[in-house]
Amino acid sequence: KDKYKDKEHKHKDHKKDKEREKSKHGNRYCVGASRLFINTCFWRSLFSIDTTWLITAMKSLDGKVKKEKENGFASPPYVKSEPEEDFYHSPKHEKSLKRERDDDYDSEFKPKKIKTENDKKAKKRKQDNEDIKSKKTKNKKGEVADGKKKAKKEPEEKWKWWEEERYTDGVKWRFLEHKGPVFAPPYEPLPSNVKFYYDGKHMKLSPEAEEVATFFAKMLDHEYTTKDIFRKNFFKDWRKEMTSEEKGKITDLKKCNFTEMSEYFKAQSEARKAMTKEDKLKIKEENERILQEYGFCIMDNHRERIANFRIEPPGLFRGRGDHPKMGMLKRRIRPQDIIVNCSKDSKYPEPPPGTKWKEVRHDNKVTWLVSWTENIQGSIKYIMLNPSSRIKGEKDWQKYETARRLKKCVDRIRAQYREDWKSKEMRIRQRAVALYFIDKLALRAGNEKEEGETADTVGCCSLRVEHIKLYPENDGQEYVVEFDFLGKDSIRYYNKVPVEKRVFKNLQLFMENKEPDDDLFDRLNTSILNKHLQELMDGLTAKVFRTYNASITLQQQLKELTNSEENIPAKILSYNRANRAVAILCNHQRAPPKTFEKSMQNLQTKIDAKRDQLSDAKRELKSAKADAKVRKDEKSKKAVETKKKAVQRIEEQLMKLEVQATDREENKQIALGTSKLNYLDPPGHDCTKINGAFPLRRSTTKPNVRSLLGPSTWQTKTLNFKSQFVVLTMIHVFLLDTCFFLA
DNA sequence: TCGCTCACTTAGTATTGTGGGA
DNA sequence: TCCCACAATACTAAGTGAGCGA
Repeated sequence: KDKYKDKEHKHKDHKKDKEREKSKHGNRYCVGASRLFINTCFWRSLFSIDTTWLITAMKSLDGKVKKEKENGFASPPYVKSEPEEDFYHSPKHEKSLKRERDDDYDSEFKPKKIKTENDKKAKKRKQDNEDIKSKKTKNKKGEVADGKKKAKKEPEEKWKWWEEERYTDGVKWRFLEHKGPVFAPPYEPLPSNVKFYYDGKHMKLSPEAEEVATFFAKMLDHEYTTKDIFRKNFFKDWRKEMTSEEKGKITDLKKCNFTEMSEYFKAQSEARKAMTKEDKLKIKEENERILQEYGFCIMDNHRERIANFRIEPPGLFRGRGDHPKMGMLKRRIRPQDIIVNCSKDSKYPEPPPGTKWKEVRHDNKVTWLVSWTENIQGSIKYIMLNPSSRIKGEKDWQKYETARRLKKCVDRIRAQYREDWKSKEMRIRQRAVALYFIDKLALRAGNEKEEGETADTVGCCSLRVEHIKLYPENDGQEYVVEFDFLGKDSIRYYNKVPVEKRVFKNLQLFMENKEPDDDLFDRLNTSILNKHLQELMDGLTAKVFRTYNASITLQQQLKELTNSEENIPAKILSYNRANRAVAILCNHQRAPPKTFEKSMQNLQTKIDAKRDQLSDAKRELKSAKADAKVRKDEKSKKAVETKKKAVQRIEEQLMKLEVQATDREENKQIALGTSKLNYLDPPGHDCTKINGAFPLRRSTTKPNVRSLLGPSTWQTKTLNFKSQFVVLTMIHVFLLDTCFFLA
């Protein structure tokens, strides 16, 4: 992508005319389309999906890409144009995914020749490594810019790790070298004119106490600081940082005045925004330098991007939902807290002068480069590689392979759990009903959680009696179960679903003689469930159902919503709709954007203005018609035609704006990103880019929509729109509103 | 079997970058 | 040229599940 951007800049430098701008947009379109093509092929291979239409369309667009390349404006080199059928080099059997490489793992971790690799590949690896090392040496000599320029001029070939064999026996790498983490900048005391007041009087704080106070001041406008738990936890931890004198004086948070601090940070933020272009550029260059130095590692002869090379800065913990620990002080991480993981024979990262690492480890059975233990929950945090890396890509691939295997035996598993609903044993019935929910509703497994340590959220196995309601009859449907609970990230899951009679009866049984806060599935946990799933299929866990159902929902929706006769935008629209169905299935929600109300208001103003314009245009048309009737000449006839066209144009513009408003309103609470990234998009995460190229987003997030599209993949009902783009949208909006009204 | 740790994936929010319309 | 909206990216919290030892 960087290379692509680079070309884009060059392009702008040399050809600024409109013609070229047009070609740029065309190319963006093609790049997105090309990626869509790749993913489409993957889907075809994954679930035998019928996407011939898409492939044909993308093929034509790929041709366009090639033409654009001649203009010196090519798509990124990693966009492959592979044969459709087996583009993904997907092995025929799962076994072949695993490399049969000799496991002669040497304790020295030297990047030496790997036996099972063919000589060509091995040579290439060796060459790569030498290249990287020589580049590094150059960098040290201060020739960074040259190196970069060279890299830009000669686009490197994308490493096709998926064509290589994989490690076995849990070995993740043989050689790993990196520069360690980037620490948060040290605290800079506030200028003397920025004061803190306690009980109306100015008070100079010690640097330690002042730093923690600034964390609170920075969040003053946030809802968090109004929450009792947040304030209580913050105050408790803040007092720990105070001197005994400060502790004696500051006893009530309500009497603390952080306003000047808060104003100071706001002013700083404004100043940053108002910086000159030159200053902004300087900062950008410095960030780029840090990225080049710390943002990459060498893993098995390849330079790989690190995802999060910066250590989390100190601050106040922002737990989600009603988190009992929100507001607690997240302390500053120092080098002595850091465990570094790298090869024995690599150049170890240097700790900052005068400090030491906690430990330097050489564990090649894990993927992390750096780890530390955070102080809020005592959990371990990691620095790992970017999703584009080989190590993450392979894992992602494996995930879809497992989902593909599930497809082959899902019918048998479903038949089995249906049979188990009748079991004499309560534990088996509970297991079967839970699995039914996981499969039908894509619920998460629901591990047990330590009470009081985190927000009270649940998944399937940890559902409590209070989380469901049973209706023998509801809205004309039989055996309805109403779910209402907080899931991951305290996102509310609300759904009313008709279930099979046996499930309903079983649920009644499970709830008998129980209190609302008792476990619904008291004889089940995730460990028991996963053990059972493991017996049904190797590698099967509750999580796989979510991947599988999300994936197959996309497939079904694509199939049902698309029409080979339609134009590309309409097809892309269908693609986005299919994605929305998945987001709804997986309950991916978001908080409405902060600027939502304002942007809706702006849009409404535009609509109002357009309406006024329309009535003016209609009035003018009427008078032109009257004029033409009297004059009966060509000129006045022409005038009528012109006015007619103007009315038509304004009407179209108005409709577009109205559709946009509805669209935005519906998109208020839905989050499409997660499903595209983690469930729908095989290695490469390219689908998200398509959305970028085609910002055609229709959304459906209201509870009624869930029932419209259907919560289950294998029971999903879909809307079959066949008209053109605008009409499609209008019908869609109308139907949704009607359903919402009826609901 | 259970409790626990560790390693990883999945998730929503915040921030930054970018393109298009006024 | 500026501003707005939205996409992309960064950040980090919150899940899942394997594996280990008592």
